[in-house]
Amino acid sequence: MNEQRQQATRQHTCERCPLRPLPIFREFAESELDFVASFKKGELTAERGASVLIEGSHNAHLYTVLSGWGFRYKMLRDGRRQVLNYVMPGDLIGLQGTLMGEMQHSVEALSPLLLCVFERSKLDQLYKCHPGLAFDITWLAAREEQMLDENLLSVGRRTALERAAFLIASLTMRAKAVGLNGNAAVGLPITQQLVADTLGLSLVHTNKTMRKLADRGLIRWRDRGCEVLDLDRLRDIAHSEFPAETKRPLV
Amino acid sequence: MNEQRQQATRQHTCERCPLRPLPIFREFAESELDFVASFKKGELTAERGASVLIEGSHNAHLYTVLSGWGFRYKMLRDGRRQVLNYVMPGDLIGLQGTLMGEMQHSVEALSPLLLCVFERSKLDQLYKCHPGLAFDITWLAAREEQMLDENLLSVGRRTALERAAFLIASLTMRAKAVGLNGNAAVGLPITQQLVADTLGLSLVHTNKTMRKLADRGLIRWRDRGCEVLDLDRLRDIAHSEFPAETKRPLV
DNA sequence: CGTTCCGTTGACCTCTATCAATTTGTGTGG
DNA sequence: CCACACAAATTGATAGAGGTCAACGGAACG
Repeated sequence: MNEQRQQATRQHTCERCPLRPLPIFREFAESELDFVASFKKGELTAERGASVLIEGSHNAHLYTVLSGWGFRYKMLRDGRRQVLNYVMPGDLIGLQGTLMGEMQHSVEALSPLLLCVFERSKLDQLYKCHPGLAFDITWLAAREEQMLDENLLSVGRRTALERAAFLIASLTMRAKAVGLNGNAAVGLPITQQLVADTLGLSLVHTNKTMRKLADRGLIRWRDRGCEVLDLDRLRDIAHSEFPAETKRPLV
Repeated sequence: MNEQRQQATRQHTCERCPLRPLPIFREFAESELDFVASFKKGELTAERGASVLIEGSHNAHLYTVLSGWGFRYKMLRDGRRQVLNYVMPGDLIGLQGTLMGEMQHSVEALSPLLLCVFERSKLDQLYKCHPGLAFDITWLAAREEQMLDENLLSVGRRTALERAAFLIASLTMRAKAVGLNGNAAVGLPITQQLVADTLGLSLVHTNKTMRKLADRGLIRWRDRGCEVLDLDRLRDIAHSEFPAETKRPLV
């Protein structure tokens, strides 16, 4: 909630981007790298619980997550909240606000979050001079849409247990793809309240559902987070496709 | 379901696009119009019930809806279906499949549907030579994402009655913006089964919910569709923002 | 060492799903 | 123009999933 808990710094140069070397991201041309370096305006840090973007505001910046976790959500006036998706390293956020003016959703940090900040005013130049990068941005938007489709299917048509398993499994796989938590058992920095608001369930029922998964030895709650013990069986319960993550762009 | 019921034709030139003159769409530069005319490969017709795009297939074309209604959906293996969004004139479809290969959702016609077909192979050229159009495509993708966010909020956190009112109201407003049904009472070419699969409810409960709206004189079912009688009160029940539709691109 | 956050549980109740007909509207062939 | 066939809307009865309320316990924090 506190925007104050954000800090601007400038530490990572694009040439030494800690993310780009990961095998999941596509190669960059020299000229693209140069441009992105100039496109990057600085960095922003947000601690756990801090708001990065706020529904209704007019923040025109564009960000790429360098490290950490966050989530995107919308709220109704009476306080009901729906988590739309989670953000993790390599994800682009703020595109809607950048293109269409007012933000229609908020983003909050789930862990200390490090963001690259891009200059909106240079976006036109990006589209003019670097069609490959422009294509990448569209690609990332389409990927976000795909994840939302899947979440909507989940909330609309899967049972509580399926939804829960699907959420945990897909977050885990996304996290692994960008090297979060290394090889250790993946721990998701989420609370059951957050899961409830993601799955469209009440907190109590979410707890009972997660308990079932825990009783079967698939997950465990500890250290303010969820530890995944048996990804394969979670995927079975979700009985979903989970296509392999393909090479993707990183702006 | 029948792909056979699709026909390729070529009747509308981009210069005389029936959609572009509408006030909701942004102006086009001469050069952009020329390019789009060459980008357009032909037209495709689909009758009510015909599949335009199929989940799991590799159709790499991109389409813009010229006239008619359709819907985008996903299915689980056991038959459960979730409608993700509706498509109407001016909407771009097939972007996910074009960019990422395999389609992750299907699109079916709700009424006779007329589509402009674009050539995937020229998309690179579009990004290279017409950054304004590239930007437009990204813009449309972001808009789709925004609508999905709203639908997810609805299915996850709104009550059945709110969801129903929200759906009918937002479809009506979108239809009006692109001049569907002219000034006449707007009629939505949807069935209650479709509404059920959109709202994440059962058919029976959807019927009872719609009945409440009908009893209050807000809608009426007739002619295989839903007639909207009192848009304002529907919006009240949905108690949602409904920002005015701004000028938007049309590719 | 109290406070706060978060996970956990049991009791109870409501909303929504399911089942099973029935009715109404539309399209078709006679 | 009528009868039949089928799609879609309705409705009542019953069951089950999930919501709400209220407490409690453990762990992190100041």
